[in-house]
Amino acid sequence: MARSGGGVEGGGSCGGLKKGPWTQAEDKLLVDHVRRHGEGNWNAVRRETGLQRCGKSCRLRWANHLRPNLRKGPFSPEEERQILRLHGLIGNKWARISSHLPGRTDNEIKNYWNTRLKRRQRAGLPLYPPDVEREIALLRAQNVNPFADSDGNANASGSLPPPLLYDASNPFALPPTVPSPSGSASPLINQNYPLLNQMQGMQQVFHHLASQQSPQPVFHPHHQDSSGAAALGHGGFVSAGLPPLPTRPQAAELPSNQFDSSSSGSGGGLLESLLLGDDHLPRHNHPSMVKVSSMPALSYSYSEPVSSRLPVHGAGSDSDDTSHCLPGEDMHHGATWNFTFEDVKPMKRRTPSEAGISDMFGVVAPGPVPGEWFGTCGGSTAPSPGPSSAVTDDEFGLEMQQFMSLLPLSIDEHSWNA
DNA sequence: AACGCTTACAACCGCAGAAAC
DNA sequence: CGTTTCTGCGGTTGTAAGCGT
Repeated sequence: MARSGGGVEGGGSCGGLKKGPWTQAEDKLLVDHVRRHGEGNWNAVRRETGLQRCGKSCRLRWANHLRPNLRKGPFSPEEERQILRLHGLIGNKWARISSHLPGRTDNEIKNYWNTRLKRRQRAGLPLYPPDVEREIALLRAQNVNPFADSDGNANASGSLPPPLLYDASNPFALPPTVPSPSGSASPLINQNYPLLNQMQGMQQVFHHLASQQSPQPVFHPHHQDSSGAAALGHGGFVSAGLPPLPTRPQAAELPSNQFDSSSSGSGGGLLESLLLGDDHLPRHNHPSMVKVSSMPALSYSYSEPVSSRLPVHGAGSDSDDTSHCLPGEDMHHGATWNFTFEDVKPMKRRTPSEAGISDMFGVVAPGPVPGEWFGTCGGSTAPSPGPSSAVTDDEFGLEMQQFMSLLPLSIDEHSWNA
């Protein structure tokens, strides 16, 4: 794990600073700094604490390991499903995906995906289980690329998406007119809340399915000619006449490991903007798990907020080398947590290491959940992600998930996990 | 027990965009 | 308005643990 022996070395943007695994003493310095000054200004950490780490490294360490609200342990089946679905929709947008999984980091999800991808590729298995493929296909089948011209070609000019307006007071608000996605006329879309449009379209698909009682088409994105729309169109119930999902100019590239390159055109358009949409918001408003998407009950010992301001702790209250830090206040939620440190070397693997870090915050780690692709526990054992501070896409996702659970299983799905 | 392979994970790197100056 | 700094993201790599032989 020690990429450079844990020693000081030059080169790179962190030249002259220490690299490699973090020690708990370093962690303590960093946590203390964040407690005092909040997140951000990472380059100041070294100046103010003497920690021989570059700001980048500090940010990463905090984000991935030290901050409260982190959720460690195996992914639950529901989390796996969410990862697959989101990846199918937006590709390797790990930060975006992680924002939909409270307490999970982009790095964690990325590692999960890469490992899983390797395994499945080696086994010659498809990347997505059929039901997720179907979800993706359905969503894509309802996709409309606002950048495409009448021929469905990506419109290079004026390729900037319209700004997504978000009314925080009414996140579910719809504009006055939301035409039927399956209408004969060119379907307009609710650009503010694209997922709602997807959901509406999916409901219509579902109603159609229920009335047809027809076998379910199976979406195989790895086949040359099976874009979601095409595959479903072959099934005869959706997206007839839909243009191929066009390529979003410049940003259209889907990760090479998402779909076969032959279906690369399916990456652009509305669905991507769906989950990329909040890029139009300032970065600071992103639902970073600490800053916005709070779940204080999940992660660390929580007390009622004392103040909404950044905590300023008493002088010298915790600046010594004792292994126990005074309680700190969550600068983002006003909650408090407890830090405990042990002056030991960093441990190698997750179990002891993460346990140690979790102990710093009094974390109650969720129980391990089995799961290669949702497992078989029916989802009921999935630990709750905890309350969300705001209505987010997570809730859309949940609704979508619940809706998709109504869809009948395809034939090969029954044996998917066999 | 030794070895090799796979998996899981931490951490680094380069790049790009935003913010500050 | 150009430059610098900061921040965040995605890709990649290195290493220890796990596991089978």
